[in-house]
Amino acid sequence: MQNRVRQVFNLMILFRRSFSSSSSSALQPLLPISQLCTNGRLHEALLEMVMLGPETGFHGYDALLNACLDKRALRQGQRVHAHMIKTCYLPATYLRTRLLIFYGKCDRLEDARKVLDEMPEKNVVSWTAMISRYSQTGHSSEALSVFAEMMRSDGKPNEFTFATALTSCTRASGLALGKQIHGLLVKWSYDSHIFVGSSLLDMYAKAGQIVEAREIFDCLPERDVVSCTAIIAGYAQLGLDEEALETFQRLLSEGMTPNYVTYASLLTALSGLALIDHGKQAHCHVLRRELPFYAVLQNSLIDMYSKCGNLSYARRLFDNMLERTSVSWNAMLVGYSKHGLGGEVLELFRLMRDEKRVKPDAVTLLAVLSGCSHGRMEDTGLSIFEGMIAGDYGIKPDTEHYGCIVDMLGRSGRIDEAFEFIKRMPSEPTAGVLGSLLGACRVHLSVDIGESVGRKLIEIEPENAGNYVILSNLYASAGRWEDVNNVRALMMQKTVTKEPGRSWIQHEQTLHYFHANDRTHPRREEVVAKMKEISIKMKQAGYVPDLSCVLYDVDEEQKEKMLLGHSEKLALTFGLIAIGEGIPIRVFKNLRICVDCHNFAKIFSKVFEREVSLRDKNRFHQFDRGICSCGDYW
DNA sequence: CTAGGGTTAG
Repeated sequence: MQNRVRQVFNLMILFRRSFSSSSSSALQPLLPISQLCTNGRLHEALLEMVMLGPETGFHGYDALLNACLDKRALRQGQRVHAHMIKTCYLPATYLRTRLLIFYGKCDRLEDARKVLDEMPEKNVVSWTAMISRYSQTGHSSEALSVFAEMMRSDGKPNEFTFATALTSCTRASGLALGKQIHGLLVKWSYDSHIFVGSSLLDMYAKAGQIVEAREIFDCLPERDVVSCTAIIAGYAQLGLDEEALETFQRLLSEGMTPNYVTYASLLTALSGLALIDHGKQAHCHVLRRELPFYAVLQNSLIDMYSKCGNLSYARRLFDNMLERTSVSWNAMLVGYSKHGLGGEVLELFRLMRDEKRVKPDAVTLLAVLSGCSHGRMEDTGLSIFEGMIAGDYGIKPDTEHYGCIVDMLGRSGRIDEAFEFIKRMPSEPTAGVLGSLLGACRVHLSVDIGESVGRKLIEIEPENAGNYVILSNLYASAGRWEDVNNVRALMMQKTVTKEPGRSWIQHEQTLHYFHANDRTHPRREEVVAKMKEISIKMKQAGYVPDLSCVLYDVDEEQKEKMLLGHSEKLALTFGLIAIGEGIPIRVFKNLRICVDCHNFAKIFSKVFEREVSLRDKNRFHQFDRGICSCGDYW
């Protein structure tokens, strides 16, 4: 209705103008364009422009472009642009830059680019605006090519340019170029600028060079929430959870106020460490400070609760969300998958597809397939995979989906099929895929296929110690000690390190870490004594040490001793000492649990009538009365 | 006029 009135009003003005313009007196607008624009009367302002013709001038065009930009009014802006051309108004760099920014913000990147290309003189702002628009719309390589063009044509970047160019490097995985830019930064002393420094350290962190990132962080003359969050996120994404937590605490002690991005990254670290109490505390802070409850933050809360074993909290958060993104669904699906609840995974996946608000993405399908895998639903998994190939989900399987199927078939003991499946892959199998098959061969004692897979794997990934360990493990299980020694010798030659296995358990607000044959824990003697006592009771209840889990060629007594030294057994024993009766013992491990420890935990739960929850690298195991929720299937 | 950090994956 209001528009109607305005249109009529415009017509009235038009009439008055056409009559008055026939007189000789100069055209006098009722209000100048700039004032009409600031009052939100864009249509009238455009009308003035038409009437004034070439007299619109710098201030008129400036105001008009500003107003069009505010309203993202593409049509109107295009009319202003056309008018400039028609009246042969050759705007200065400033106005052309405004035009460029206008097109950029309206997502008309080709038009923005054209404006830039046609500029007789470009300045830092025009270059930077173009680069940042490309960068923000996900066209990082275009952003970088404009940056390169700028450098070639002697344009001198400023802190704005560097900040945005570096983010483009991060997103386009252009670390090499980023390092060159780093050189320029140092030369022109921009490297201590906080915005530039943040994107610089973020770039190194995302490329996995966390030491470099930390150095830049430490050298910043000032720190703020964003630069701290960048380094926290960097640690969290690399799984360096303690460092992330430490930096967060430092942020607090330096009097900074975390925002929702900071909390999202912190929660990633907390879910890695399974620190549910800290996670709840963070959740409380978020609620008490009434921080905006963005999806990003809720997604990380869902992830934290589910990875800490509290699926019902995760689901409640999920259900209460107003706007769920694909990440929300994925986080929830992964939660069910890690708990082996294949049925829940499929049910939620069905809901997701019915709701049609967000589309499944590659991660969704990965979560669903791994859900089938952990839930012992191989045939369902296979048929979903076939559906992907047929185009049922809008997602074509990539290497990771193939890998997931190989993992699934391998886990269920269908080693030959898994081996055949690898041959069906459109691209060469990655080390990850071969690695999961090798692991399956170890579990199901398929020495022949395992040997060929293992040899191949060592060829393409000689630096990964895990490959040698599993292969020699496989040889060990077949009693082929000579091969074991050869592989171990090979491993030594390549001087590779393997991620040491460790387990931890929370007690009175602190984490107690154990590694194999631990001698560092303050209560180690108590633990060792208790372990002796436990192992006797366990054996009476039917625990037989699975000596094939020992890699080394030593005598049986020695092997048994080594088995009892496994970190998860130590953590479990400590739990029995420290955790009050009737409370479930919750242990976490950074690697996969071994067969012997799994069996140990089952019998442990029966003998001591204690529920045990163990989260390993892959999934949760809930032990109760001698049975594990994974059904001995992991 | 132009700028930095974000959740899910095996």
